[in-house]
Amino acid sequence: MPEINITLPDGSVRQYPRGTSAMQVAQSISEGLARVIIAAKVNGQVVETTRPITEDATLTLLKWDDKEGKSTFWHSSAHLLAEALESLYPGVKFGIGPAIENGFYYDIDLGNHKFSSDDFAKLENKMLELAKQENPFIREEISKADAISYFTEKGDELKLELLQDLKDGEITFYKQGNFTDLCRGPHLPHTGHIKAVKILNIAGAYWRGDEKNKQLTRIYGITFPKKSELDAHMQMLEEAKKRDHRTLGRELEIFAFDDDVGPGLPLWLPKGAAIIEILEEFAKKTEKEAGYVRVKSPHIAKESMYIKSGHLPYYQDSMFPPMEMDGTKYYLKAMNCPHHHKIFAATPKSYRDLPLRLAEYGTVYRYEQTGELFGLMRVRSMQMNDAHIYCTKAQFEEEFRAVNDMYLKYFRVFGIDKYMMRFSKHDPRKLGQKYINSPELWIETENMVRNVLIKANIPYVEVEDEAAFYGPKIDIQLWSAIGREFTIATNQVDFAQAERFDLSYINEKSERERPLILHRAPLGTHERFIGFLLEHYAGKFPLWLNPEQVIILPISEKYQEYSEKVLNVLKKHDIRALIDDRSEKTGKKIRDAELKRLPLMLILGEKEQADNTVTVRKQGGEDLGSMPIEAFTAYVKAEVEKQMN
RNA sequence: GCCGUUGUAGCUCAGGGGUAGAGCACUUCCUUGGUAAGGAAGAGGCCAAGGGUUCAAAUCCCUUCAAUGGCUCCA
Repeated sequence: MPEINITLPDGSVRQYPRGTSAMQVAQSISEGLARVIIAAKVNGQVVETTRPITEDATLTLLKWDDKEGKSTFWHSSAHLLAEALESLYPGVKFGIGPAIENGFYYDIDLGNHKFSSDDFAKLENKMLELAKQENPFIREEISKADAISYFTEKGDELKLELLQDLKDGEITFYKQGNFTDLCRGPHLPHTGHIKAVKILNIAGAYWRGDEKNKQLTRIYGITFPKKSELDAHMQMLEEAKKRDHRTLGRELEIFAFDDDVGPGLPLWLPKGAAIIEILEEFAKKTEKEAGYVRVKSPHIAKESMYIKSGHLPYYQDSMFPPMEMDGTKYYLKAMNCPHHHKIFAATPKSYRDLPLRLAEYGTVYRYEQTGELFGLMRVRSMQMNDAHIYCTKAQFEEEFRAVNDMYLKYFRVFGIDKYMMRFSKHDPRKLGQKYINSPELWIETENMVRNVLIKANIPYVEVEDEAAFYGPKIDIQLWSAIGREFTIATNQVDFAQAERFDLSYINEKSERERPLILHRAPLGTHERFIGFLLEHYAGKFPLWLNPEQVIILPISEKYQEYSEKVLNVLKKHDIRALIDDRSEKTGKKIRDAELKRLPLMLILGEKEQADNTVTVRKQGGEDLGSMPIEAFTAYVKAEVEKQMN
């Protein structure tokens, strides 16, 4: 029998008969290995362990710990879920059932059956029962005609619809126990690997993601090869909930919502407002250094401006309905751009005025759909770190890069190391509908943006059909510590509105010329950014940003007077401090200060009073010992300075 | 907007057809205590709102509002 060479990840090469499977290779190494492998990567392609290998190949045996291993495990679990559902609810129809980042789901049409969270346990038990049977996943290549007749007989029109898009010759079925599914695989060797099952939740989901289609029932679940791993995962979810910005925002008294104020309209409590002011001060300083000038604009504008800007036909549904006065409609502003364009137009401009960078922490209102509201992440009123840069084509690249540099500075200050720039482009098929109909300008500006990104060596991904209607944009994706993804900031090119507002400047040859416009908001909105920071820092705002930097903890009421003296010194140095003067023990006061995530605690008693010193405890327990008050204020200032640069 | 779930004290939650409960927080008193919870007492709720069923509704049903998990959307 002809032999093939199998190269393993450590570089070793072994000979096997042609048609050997990954499982057989694993068995030849050790039985223990064979028991835990989930799938195999053959020449870069993930396949099931039973697939015969017919040519020389590099082979990686995938276990639970491998990303692809988990994905295979969960995809197979989706099939197990389907098998359990079919056994409990005969006649149920199946859409798609993929693995996701944490678990899997299956979209199903239950027909007349009812399924609710009360049935989760029943479903979990059924899945475990089927898993125990250790049914192998069997792959079968099938002709399109046979596949169609199988699902026609079964009456599953969802699968039939999926089949329409598949080519004859590349269709496979996977079968385990009594369940057969259309699937390209790969799958586990058998269902017995699945030892722990949790149905997480149930949701409606439009068939193929289109809201015009029928809504199916989506069942989310997660499975593990060990019960202990499931327990650990559930515990992790609990921990994540404690880091949720909504939980922290309430605990730390940062923001609140109120039914009478309205959904999506956050109230900033004193500490939240303090954070906002610190952020603004920081942003304003940074922008001033970068040559921005500040402007102010009203919160409403006449309908005519939004018709001129072109926003109305595209975004009317996302704006609050107009108010009418003296026969004229006024809208709450949903974006600052048109106002800034009007500010540009208010005085004549020469090329000597460019680049002109107009900045404003503008408040805007957007009528987000009720179901889209989410804590501080999706709200209806927001304050945006907005600015518009008007420049010549020749200046564009430099300006765009300067904006990117500002982003990178912010990331450093806030300790953000996981980010991705998403370069959003137009979709040529939607010109004139979703996008301004200027095909050449789209290509030209998209190339300019790409060039900057490449030259600056910034990691990015390109996505189609995500641009703003007036030009391409870059969105900055961040991930909070609990893994939630945020689109925080945006950086957009605008080649359309200068035309619409008839904005121009006089160039060196005394000719009128249109400026290019850059929209940018590195810190996004206060709402979303502070929501992100809450999760990012787990509520532990760093010293420079914390609304309460220092708490003074007198050991007893006897040291109240000395505490006030220290407080006054701190205040003179613009250090944000307060005294915990309750008649509680020091241990209690420290505990409460820790729960409030205060960065520095000053413990003051007899010794400190006598020596005119303070004893410093850092958040988390680190003891900095005693020092004179002046040494402490110098320490705070140095820390703040260090953190902000 | 759509599908599912949930609304009980400031927070976290228990209870459940016969006019409300715990812990924490809060107030007062005692205590004056040196690095993550000292003690006692007190105050707090039309059980989201509206309607219905019932002798009786916080509890069952309907509607609305809000939150929440998703879907769709996100200038």
